[in-house]
Amino acid sequence: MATHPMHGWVPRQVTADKVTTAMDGDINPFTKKPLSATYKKILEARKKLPVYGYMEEFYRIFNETQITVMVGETGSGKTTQIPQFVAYSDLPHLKGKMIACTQPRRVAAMSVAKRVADEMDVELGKEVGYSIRFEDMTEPGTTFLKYMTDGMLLREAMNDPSLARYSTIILDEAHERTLATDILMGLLKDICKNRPDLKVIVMSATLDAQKFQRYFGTEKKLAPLLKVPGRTHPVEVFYTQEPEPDYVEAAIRTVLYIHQAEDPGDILVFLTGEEEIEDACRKIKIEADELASQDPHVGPLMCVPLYSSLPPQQQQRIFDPPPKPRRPDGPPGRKVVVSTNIAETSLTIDGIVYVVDPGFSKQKVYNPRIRVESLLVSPISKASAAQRAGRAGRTRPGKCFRLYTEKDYIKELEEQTYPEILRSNLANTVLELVKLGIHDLVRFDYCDPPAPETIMRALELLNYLAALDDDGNLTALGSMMAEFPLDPQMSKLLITSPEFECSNEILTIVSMLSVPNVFLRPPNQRKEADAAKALLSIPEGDHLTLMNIYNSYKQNEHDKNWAWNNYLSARALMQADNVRNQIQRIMERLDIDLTSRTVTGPRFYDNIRKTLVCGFFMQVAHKEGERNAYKTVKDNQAVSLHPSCGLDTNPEWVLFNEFVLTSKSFIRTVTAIKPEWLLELAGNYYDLKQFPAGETKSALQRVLNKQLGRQIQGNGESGAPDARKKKKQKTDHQAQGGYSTPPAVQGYATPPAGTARYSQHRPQAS
DNA sequence: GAGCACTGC
Repeated sequence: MATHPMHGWVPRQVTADKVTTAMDGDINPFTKKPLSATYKKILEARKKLPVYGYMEEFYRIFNETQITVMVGETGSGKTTQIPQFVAYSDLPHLKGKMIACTQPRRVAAMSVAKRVADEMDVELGKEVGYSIRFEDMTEPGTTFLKYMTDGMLLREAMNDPSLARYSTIILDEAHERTLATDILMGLLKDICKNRPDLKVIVMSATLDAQKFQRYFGTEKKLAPLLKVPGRTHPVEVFYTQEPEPDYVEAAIRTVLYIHQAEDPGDILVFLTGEEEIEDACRKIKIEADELASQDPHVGPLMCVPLYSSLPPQQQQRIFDPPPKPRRPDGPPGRKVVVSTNIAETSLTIDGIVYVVDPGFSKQKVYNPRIRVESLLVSPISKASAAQRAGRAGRTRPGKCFRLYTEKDYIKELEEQTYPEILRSNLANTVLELVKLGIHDLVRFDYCDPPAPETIMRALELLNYLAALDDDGNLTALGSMMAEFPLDPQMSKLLITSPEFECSNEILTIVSMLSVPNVFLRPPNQRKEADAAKALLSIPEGDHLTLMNIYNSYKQNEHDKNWAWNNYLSARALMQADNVRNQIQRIMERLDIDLTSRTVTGPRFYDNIRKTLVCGFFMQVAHKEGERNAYKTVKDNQAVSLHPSCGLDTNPEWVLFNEFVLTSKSFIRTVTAIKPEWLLELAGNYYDLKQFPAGETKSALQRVLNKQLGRQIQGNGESGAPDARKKKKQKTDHQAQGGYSTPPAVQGYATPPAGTARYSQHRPQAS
């Protein structure tokens, strides 16, 4: 019998020599099966990757240190090769541990896992697998190299806080600074202190590695860095002489210039959103056709839009070949892709030689003062500009036209895009962290600490939802809420819903709220689309309409065209079904009853609407003034019902799912509610003693007075008893958490102290 | 009376 290729190897003391020999052998050291011809062919290609030449340096650093930072430009091969290098060092197949490599996106986790399984000559899902939401392609006990989304690893950490099943964790694309990667960095830094056997590699594409080196290093010493060059073609960058007042117009002009004056090669234009892109495509097409008809030296041009809400079939058009010349000897055709940021990271288009970069993108911003996330067209960062330019050099040398001056580039653009953690509502993240056992959220070791006010807002919300007690400890309810991959308001609804006998319905609504907009509205069929929507609408509220749509969809599942005929997105409805199944499984695991009332009609809807109040009592608006003028409760923001809203009247009180800031402040997905429910089900938030003066308070006061008046009339007493007093008993959801640490918000303002600030959600006996 | 940049659990 031949000697095992890894005979005598000591984990983490292997050398590049030994590994290379093993790779060149005839036996797969991990499966002991003979290596195939395909393996050997792929191996030759692997050896040409830049990272392959750095194997020795990699092992020198990796064997000696716990946390390594690695920079590898596009095309270096780091994502596929480094995890394999680690496998030869960790020998995870012998120790029963795994190597994890995280990715910000699902498709990347899937496709890289497939590639690496081929490279290692194993079947995908066996030794090499992947794990993403809705799909676990791994085999316990067999899989030792697992590609996964960063969010998935964070979820795992909640049940296994030391991530004991892993010997090495690789955070890939760390420069993207997703929320999950940022939290994982903080956790891993901490876990490493107690787990000297765990190794961490932080991989990034930009040269901002120093930040990670400092973060993971000690006061005296930076974490070690391995730097590997990329393999791309040079891209020549041009700037405008003067700032461009209208970047869309300038982008169109630049495309037409390239088309007339530059060599063949496709063009990629970055714009900010759907409307802008469709508009630009139309204009480019008209002008290019005119040019071609006037000038015989100008070839045909096709213009393709690209953004995420485009149906997949139309997205595929970006891969179509450019148009053929009009005559056999005529000028060649050219393809123009006008895209959002999706083409910056998520999608790669081959054949792009020219990039037009106006320097803007839509970015999420969070304003903790008014608790609103919104999208804002903002200047991109230098890192983002470099990424865009790089898209021109994937197949051959290219050119990038930046529609701003070089001076503005140097002076005005930030180095890096703001990490997501600084631009998000953190309610969900804070609940996850508390569940992970992190109690001092302000002092958690973030790579970039969020504003204390953002954390405070999150704690406040979680406290009002009774997920955290007044000392910031996780309650039993909060612990359950953290099990759901949902916003805390939504998990609260699910857990509360059996008390109102409508958990099946709430489960549907929550699922529909968790997927992209289901309503289609083609520009030339708006009336038809609106009419179709009206037929499915329920006048009491958009939440109920969503439920009705899902139910109709399921009833008509046999009819493939049902969604299309009703101007609904079949893709979104399928996603909702998928999410619903996942959430239902979690509810079953947590023993949350799945119930429905047998009676239907308005009374039934009342229960659903009441349940909605239990989660969304902080997202309520009151009509003030005529027609469509509302003010949000407590914050007193002036808002209007979004035109997509299906309510047939303007009710005095509404609950909303979303605050959108576009041309105006709108509230979207709205359901009518009764003020009595607010007082009854969310008494602590609607404690009028704590309420800011204003019309909302007066209106609530009138309701309260009326209730009290009725009570006085009813029992003939003179003293006015507090109508809400009898509701002070805590429900079983509000059990105490098991922690006894100091308040999480030490040193920062906490929400106004009252008695226990729980929302009370016992339905009134009727 | 108008919009979903992009991800992720």
